[in-house]
Formats: sequence, C-alpha cells, structure tokens
Amino acid sequence: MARTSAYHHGDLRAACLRAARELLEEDGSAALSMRAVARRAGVSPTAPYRHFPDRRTLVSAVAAEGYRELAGHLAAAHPSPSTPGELAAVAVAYVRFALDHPALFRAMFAEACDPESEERVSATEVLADYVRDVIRRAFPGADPEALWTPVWALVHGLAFLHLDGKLDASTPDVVAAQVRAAVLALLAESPALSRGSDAGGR
Amino acid sequence: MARTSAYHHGDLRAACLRAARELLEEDGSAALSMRAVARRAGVSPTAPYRHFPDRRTLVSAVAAEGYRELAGHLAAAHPSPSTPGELAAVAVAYVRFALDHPALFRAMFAEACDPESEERVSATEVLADYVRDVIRRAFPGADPEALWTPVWALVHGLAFLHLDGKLDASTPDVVAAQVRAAVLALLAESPALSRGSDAGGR
DNA sequence: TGTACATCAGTGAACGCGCGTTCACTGATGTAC
DNA sequence: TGTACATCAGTGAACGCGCGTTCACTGATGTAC
Repeated sequence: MARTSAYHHGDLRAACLRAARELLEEDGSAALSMRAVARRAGVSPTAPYRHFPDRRTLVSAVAAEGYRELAGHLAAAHPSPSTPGELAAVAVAYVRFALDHPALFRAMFAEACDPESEERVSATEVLADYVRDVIRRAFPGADPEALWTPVWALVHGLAFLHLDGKLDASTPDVVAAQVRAAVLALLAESPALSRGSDAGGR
Repeated sequence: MARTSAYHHGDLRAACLRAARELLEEDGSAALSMRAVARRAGVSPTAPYRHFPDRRTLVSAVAAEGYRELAGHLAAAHPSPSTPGELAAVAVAYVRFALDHPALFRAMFAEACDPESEERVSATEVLADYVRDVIRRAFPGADPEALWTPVWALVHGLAFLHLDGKLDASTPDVVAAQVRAAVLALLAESPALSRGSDAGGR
C-alpha cells in the first residue's frame, strides 16, 4: 500500500476493482459503470481509464478475481475431497458461492464475455483443472476426462437453477440438502463411477 | 390477423414481441429497449406502452414465449423418451436450443427476473413438469422427485457451460456428442436409476 | 341506413438521466546529473 | 544536496447518445339508438 497524496491515489486499480465488486453485489451488473466505479473510488469520472482501457476490461478483471475467489472457496470447503460425500460438500460450496454473490457469479458465467481476456481464460482453466483433480481423487477408477464435464455441469446447473429461483433457495440449509441429494443421487452408487470411491479414504 | 389502417396497427402486441425477439437474437439483451422495439415495429416510441406497462413486463413476456418454444423443441426431439439414450437426445435438444438462441435463453434464465410475472412462472412450471414426466418414463423404478432436479441441473449446466464458452461448442456435432456422453456417463449404468430403464422400450 | 358519441390505440414533444469515451490539461513523483 | 526535466496519474469540461417514461393530444373504430 503506497502512501498517497490526495492527488495521486496510490492504488486506484485495486480501488476500482473493489468498487466494481461492491456495485455488483449491491445493485447488480447494470450498476457497474465506469462512472459509478470512479464515483465510488472518489475519483474523477475518467481516472479509471488510466487502468482499464474500457468497461469490458474492467468487468473481465472483476470476473477473473471472482474465479480465483471461487476456487479458494471450494478448496476451503474441502482441501482434497476423495469420496462422493466430500465431493458433495464441495458442490454445496459452489452453489453457496453463487447464491452469496449472484451478480458476480453471473458476471463470471452468464454474460457475453470477451474470449480475449487471458486473465479471464486462464482463471477459468484453473477452475476446470480443480474440478478434474477432484474427480481424479474421488473416482480413481474412472476416466476423469469423461467425468469432469458432467460433474461440473451438474453442479453448475444446480447453482443457476437456484440462483434463478427455479428451485427452492429459501434457506442455506434447504439448498445444501438439495445439492447434496442431487449429487449423491447421480454419483453415489453408479458402478461405472464409484469403482474406487470407497477405497480412496485418503 | 386484422386488416389494419396505417394508424391502428392491428396486432401491435404480437409485433412488439416479435421485434423484441429479433433484437434479442441479433444484438443481445442490451439491445432490447422499449424504443428499439417500437422502432422495429414501425411505431412511435410510446406506442408499446399501450400493451406493456414497462420494460420488465415486455421482457417477461418474451421469456415466457421462450419457455413454450423450448418445451415444443424438446417434445419435437422425442415425444416420449423412455430410455437413457432417448433422454440424452432430449438433452441435446435442450442444449441446442440454448446455443441457437443464446440471448433468449439468457433472458429466460440468467437475468434477474420478476417472480411476479405469472405468465413466466407458469411457463417455468410447464417445463419442470415436462422434465418430471420424462424422468418417470425413463426411470420407472426410481423416485422421480429425487431425480428430476439433478437431471435438469445436469442438462441446464451443460447448456450454460457451452453457451459461455467453457466447453467446446465449435460445431453442433461436437456439442451433441459431448452432451450425450455426459448424460449417459451419469445415468446409463447406475443401478439406482436404470432399474427399469431397458425394460421400457415402449 | 345514419348519426352521436364513447372507447381505444396510436402520436409526438418533452422530461431528466447516466452512460462511455475523448481531449487538452495539470499536479505530483522520481530520476539523472 | 539541489536542480531540470521526463513521466505518470490524475482532473474536468465536453461530445453525442439512447434510454424509460410522462403527458396532453388525435385519429380510427365500433356501438346504441
């Protein structure tokens, strides 16, 4: 953190990202404008352009931050899940993240995104790798390449359906139970998948 | 279709919906403004307000139309799927619909929606009922209540991940193969699910 | 069949708004000598 | 240690824009008698 005069902000880039996050969480993606960000960062309307060439870039940077945060959140739920039950806990964390940060989650996934933001692309890949890893550990007997897509899709779909009110999301507990049940229903007893799952107690 | 003078449009409501759909498909949800709709319908900027009290209502009406269309599209893929393979075909149709109408699909699912639009809510329920029905037929031995959520979530998640470029969506065939594989990987061989699946040849 | 009138579906001007972005600028910082 | 100057990160006025929505209005339609 730099010592700052009133004129030179010191770390405007970070302040912009923080402001953007707050706007997103408070009022949704429509509220995330360059001007609003500047306003909230206490800076002239054009100052953010020193750090982000345009709005797209800002949004991409926020989204990338979101991916990293999500990854951290999943890891916190269980550092190295190796049973369907532990995997379900990670799934619950994924859905919870979406519900706790709806606008951010949508910015990360549900908005036209520019494929050119390498920061964004690479952050996505980190997430995909994480999923693959979890699969490998939870289902050592199965082909991770064949499994990671459906598992991610299942969890991702649960997140969105809850987010959009298509499923009951009235309390965290209800959501958690639903997610756990859904994951286990599809994963727990399939011989194609669990071949090694209960041997893998880590 | 009513015969119309230049002044009285005749069926402006329908024309607005059509215009909104086109704007959505051509330029995404940001392009769907009341004024743009009016412009495209060849009518003064405020004429649509005769039929839709505000923008939200218009968007909800478009989304509701989308749900009905999606339901029709699924039914067209297979009228009464009763095996995992047939269910997979329906899943492919679901994802295809999303990729063919990305902005519409997002308007239907990925945008803050007003829960007060009964048209919208009831259209969603039709869709949910359809999924339940499919499950009942494809897995007569299983509990449909326990299954319809994860199955819908899986397919829905596949749709979104493809839509957002997180999975390879370069050609329809690639997508179809991926979706089929994902659905079958999770459903085909689970004893908890397929108990009746291959007896149901219909 | 003809007329009076209520209703309905449009018009068009106007409101106030916030937006993204450009531009020429200026104040602060740090480096070379 | 002191000065000259390049660089950098801000400012603030201005651009043109399209938006949602309001309002008082007017032209067309259809119904009652």
